Amino acid sequence: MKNLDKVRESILDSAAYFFDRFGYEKTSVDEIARRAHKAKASVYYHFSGKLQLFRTVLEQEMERVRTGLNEIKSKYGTITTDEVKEYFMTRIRLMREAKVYRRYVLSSYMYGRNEVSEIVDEVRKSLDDEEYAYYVSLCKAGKEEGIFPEAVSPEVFGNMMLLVLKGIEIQFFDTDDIREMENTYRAMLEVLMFKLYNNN
Amino acid sequence: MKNLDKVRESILDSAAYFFDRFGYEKTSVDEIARRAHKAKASVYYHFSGKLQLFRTVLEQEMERVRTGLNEIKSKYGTITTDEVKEYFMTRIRLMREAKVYRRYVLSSYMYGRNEVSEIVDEVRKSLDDEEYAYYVSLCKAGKEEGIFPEAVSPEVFGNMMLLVLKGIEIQFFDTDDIREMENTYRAMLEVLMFKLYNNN
DNA sequence: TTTTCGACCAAATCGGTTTTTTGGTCAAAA
DNA sequence: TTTTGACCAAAAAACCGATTTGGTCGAAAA
Repeated sequence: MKNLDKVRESILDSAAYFFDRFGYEKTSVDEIARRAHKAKASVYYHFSGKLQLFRTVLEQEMERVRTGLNEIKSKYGTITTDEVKEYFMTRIRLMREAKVYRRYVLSSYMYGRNEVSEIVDEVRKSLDDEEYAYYVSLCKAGKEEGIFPEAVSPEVFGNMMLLVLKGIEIQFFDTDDIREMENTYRAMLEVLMFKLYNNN
Repeated sequence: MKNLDKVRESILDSAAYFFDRFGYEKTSVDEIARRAHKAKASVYYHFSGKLQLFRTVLEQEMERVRTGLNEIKSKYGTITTDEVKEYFMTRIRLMREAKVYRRYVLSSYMYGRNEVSEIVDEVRKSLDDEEYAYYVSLCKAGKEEGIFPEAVSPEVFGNMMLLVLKGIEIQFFDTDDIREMENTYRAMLEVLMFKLYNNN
């Protein structure tokens, strides 16, 4: 790794450290710089500003989730019940680890849009798009196998899944009780995968 | 109606008016009293305090939702697809009209618990309990007819439904676009009522 | 050339103080 | 029985100087 990247990385680590603990507003660029053993102006040499720093930290978090989920998807060739189960359970865990994101999931609903919530939504969208595609193909595959009703449109189904999952996330965002969350997801899966569960 | 009740009602109307527009914190008992053409002390003669005023307004809102939903339930004898469809579509509309509640759905998640969010949760619980029972019996009925997988526990299903619906509510709480919300609910119903939809 | 940094600025935030408003009470009036 | 104005302690709002903040720049290292 080039030295430039090393510096960038250490600044980002420091930023993530503070954003995680104190949030965007209560973190100053100066303390981020100090923790990375740099002067504040150096941070501005590597990043265009505090907001870009924040965005990059979020992007890293979302990237980790996307990578983790794609690993599951590529592990199985076609969509199976086992895959979907593992997908959801992994999703819970990965989302939990995206701490800065979780701190700001609610921000777009709490205070009307601002620059921070704007960025949160934008970054989140990259994950949403990928998940949306996954649920659409899940629906299509389900219909081919007769597990899903023909009436439901894959696109509408995809949007519904995003909404439902995000809604659950919001309600669990400050709980550390992961068990209840898993139960909810399991119940959803059972209803979703009706036929497969019933044929056991 | 007794005159006493009339006064109470006009005070409650005034309180609802302000709570709806400015929320609990930004409404003063004095302005509530003025709008009801009473002195502040009169409000305290009829109600034990600002919080009880707030609670009563919320209770009225929830009562309207419960009544509306019970009308649907009693219109149909047994649980049918048509009933559930109408139940959900009515639910969207009724919830939308519970404005003060909607303003505070998020409060328990935003700021940690406080006296206001405590009351919101408490009052909401009366509706939750009734809905929970409905979804439990929906699940049982569904299992008897073979529409629902045997694997899913009615109690877990009931909790899941409450979570999912509340999650959706939260995300739509400041949108006036009712169409997208209806689409989401419709998609949910289609997946939920799989067999019935497929046998059409 | 590439990277770091001290000095600097306008704007926002902070801490402490005073002023106003607020939720709630009470004795007297209606 | 119901209403009210006067009253109080506490909370909130308004105020204001001092500090901190995000961001820039030109010079010094490397």
